[in-house]
Amino acid sequence: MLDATRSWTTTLDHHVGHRSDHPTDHHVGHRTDHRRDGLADDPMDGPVAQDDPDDPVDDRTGQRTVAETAARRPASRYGNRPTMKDVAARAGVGLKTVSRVVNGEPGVTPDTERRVQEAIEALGFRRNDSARVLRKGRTASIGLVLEDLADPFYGPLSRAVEEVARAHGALLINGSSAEDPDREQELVLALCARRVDGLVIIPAADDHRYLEPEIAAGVATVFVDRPAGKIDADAVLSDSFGGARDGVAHLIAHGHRRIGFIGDQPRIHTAIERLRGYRAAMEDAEIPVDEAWVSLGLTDPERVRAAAEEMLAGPDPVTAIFAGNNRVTVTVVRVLAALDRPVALVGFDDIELADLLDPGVTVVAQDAAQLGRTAAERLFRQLDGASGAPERVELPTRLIQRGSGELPPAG
Amino acid sequence: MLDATRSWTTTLDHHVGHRSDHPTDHHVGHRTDHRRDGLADDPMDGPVAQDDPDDPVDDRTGQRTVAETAARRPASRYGNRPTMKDVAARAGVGLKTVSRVVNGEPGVTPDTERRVQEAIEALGFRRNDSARVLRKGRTASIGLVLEDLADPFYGPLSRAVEEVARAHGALLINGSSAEDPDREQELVLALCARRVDGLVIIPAADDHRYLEPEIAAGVATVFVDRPAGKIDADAVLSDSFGGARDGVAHLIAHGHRRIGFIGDQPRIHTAIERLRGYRAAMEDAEIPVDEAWVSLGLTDPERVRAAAEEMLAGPDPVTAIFAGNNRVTVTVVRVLAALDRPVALVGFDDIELADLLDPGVTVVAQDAAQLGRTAAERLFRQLDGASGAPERVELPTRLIQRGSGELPPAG
DNA sequence: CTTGCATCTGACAACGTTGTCCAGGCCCTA
DNA sequence: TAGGGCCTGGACAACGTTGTCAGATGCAAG
Repeated sequence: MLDATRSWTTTLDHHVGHRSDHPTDHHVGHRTDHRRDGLADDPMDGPVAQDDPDDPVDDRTGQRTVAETAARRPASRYGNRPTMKDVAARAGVGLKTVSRVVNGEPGVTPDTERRVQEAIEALGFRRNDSARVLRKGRTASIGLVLEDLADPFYGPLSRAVEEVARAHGALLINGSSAEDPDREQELVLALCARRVDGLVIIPAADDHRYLEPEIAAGVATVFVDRPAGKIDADAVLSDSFGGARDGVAHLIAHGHRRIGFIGDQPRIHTAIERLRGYRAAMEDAEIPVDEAWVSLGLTDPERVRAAAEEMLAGPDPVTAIFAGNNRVTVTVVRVLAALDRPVALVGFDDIELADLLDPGVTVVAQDAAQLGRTAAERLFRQLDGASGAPERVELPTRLIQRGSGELPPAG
Repeated sequence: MLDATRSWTTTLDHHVGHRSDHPTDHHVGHRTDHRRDGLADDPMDGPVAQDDPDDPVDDRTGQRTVAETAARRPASRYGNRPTMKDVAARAGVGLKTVSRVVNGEPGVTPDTERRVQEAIEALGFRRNDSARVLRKGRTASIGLVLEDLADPFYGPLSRAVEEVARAHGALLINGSSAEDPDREQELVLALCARRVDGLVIIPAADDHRYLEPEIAAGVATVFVDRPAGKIDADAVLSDSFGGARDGVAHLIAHGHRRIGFIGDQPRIHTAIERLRGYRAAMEDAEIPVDEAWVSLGLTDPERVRAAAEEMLAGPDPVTAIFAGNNRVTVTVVRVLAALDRPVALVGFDDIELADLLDPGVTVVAQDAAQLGRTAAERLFRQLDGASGAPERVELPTRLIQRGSGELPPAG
């Protein structure tokens, strides 16, 4: 009757322990008010910094109120899920045996395994991965920081990263920087505190030295779409320079000489590169660039509209426009649609329904999904121990002719 | 020197002299065979564990000498980040004092605080939130399970959820179910294992009883876009029925009687609701529905194109089409563009550039961002302790006339 | 020069999991 | 029948953090 002895001791142990206040096993989901002490808004003072000045508990006095005493056994208040210990007690086996069953490790009799499984089922046990992480050191999750998930360019990119992560058994945590360097840093560091195994970053900032300690500590890091600033790190980029040069050359080939360029803020690497491509194409064709044709800045519709209208007005208007990204392209399409004369347009980034417009929008397409996939794969290669100097990978772009880029100059 | 006071009963019970042996143990991560049950992935061991073979420090003795502490200092050792213990040692203070400084708790002399801050800086310490979570019980992260992040409808929704989460100091983990019920469940349970505080789910499955133990254990849950199946849970929906009815009524008002409906798979709640709206509008106008006009199924371009072409062919073709969601709309637009006669179209969901097509696409718009925001707010209200019976919130839709819905019947 | 009282500080035990290692039981061989 | 090797099961100590509580320290009042 060793079995009896065993379950006896464990049961005893169990009752002496902290959970003695549960006479019945099945506490059904009646949801009590789980208002814990200060936290209401912010349990882990994560991204939002704060000092709770209204902390209701003041234990300097040393006196113990009823409320305090109740709060003292947090384990029985909120979300106290059954643990392996509970499962073990119910199944009448040891803790480690439960662990073995849960993880499918060998060395458990079918009979024992069945008993454990039953207990798991009955209690609704689910392994706490936080604890597992703490023990194992890897979280099996990666972070993705991008500009704005709502942007049609980043959706597919994020999805591609997710698929690769999934193939490696990892989850994806993502955050939007809203193109704000401070917010980017805040997000990245919050992710590091969660101990993500790796980071895929579409940077908004241009100084990433804040990442150095993290990288030194082993956080794999890959930058996408734009390179890192002031540190050396892997980067997966589209060939912005080449793509823009080709796009502009395409316009030139169709007879244009006065070509406008509307791009993103000069702080952003791709904006610079694309402008550089524009200038290169113009120079190749020996066309001097009138600086009135060039406009960098925010990509909100108002600014872009103003910029476009300005270069389309006057005695010597541009006859073609190169749009620096998808948001710019959309706005320029609208402006041109309201115009009484045809103006050629080539946009960077493909946009949905571009083929159904009249004329169809000619674009320099980059493959967002491929960008994400490549970056994620590099990340996991880093995690698999591949070391070596950081590299910069550049993916080619593709010119898709749909009509708007093939219009001849007006007149 | 070694803490004999510990639960000596248990120590006595078992190995008596067990603590003094194995002065060193360089254990390499020897991996035994994994006979795991299905589960496809191996959550934690996915990214390979790198075992630093050159680990110079072994402090199994439990006592920390000055020399050891010094030897530990090179924080550059891979995957072995400094802990509060290290910081404490370097600053010459106690562990708890470091914790206090890190968390901005009161009761630390400015001088002490400075010393600790310096040590933190020097070592590149960053608090390990995994451990914190384990201790505190809340992860300050929420999960979002949706169909496909690359879908332009879900991007803004996800972003909206993220913003609300951020306002509450939480991070967002999201996963794509790819419209696969099994994958949805797998994802949801993985998120529960990470102990997310709450879940926002756009369900693919129609049976969510698997969530019952989780909800009972206190995981806040809100369904969006589609209600939960077979359990009672909060849901935030668009008024699919009303929206579709209005859209179809709009077509009827413009003289159409033979109106086609192309929707998503009948498994999906919104597809059913929208079809119901279609039928209601037809019935209100006393128009009998020819079942050849109705097509439910996958929303990939091929299927939709075939369905559209079929109802547009024959002697008595439809003169108008109601498209059940954004993907369907896009495909139908393409089909109609290739047609030689005008056919009216109203689509559910707004699509970008819809206004620039010719004719503009009339749509029944739902506000994806508002949907996400509302859901996330409900979630955090749950987390803040608001209890009460689950509710279903329905957001109104908005008919946007752009031309395609106002075309009269051909002939 | 005590006493009292605040203030600061640090030892210690959780939190839930997994790696290590030993103790039995079993089967097999000699 | 004894002795050796598997196989199964369980006790224990981490992992890095925070809550508790008691010990130090300083300073004012008696």
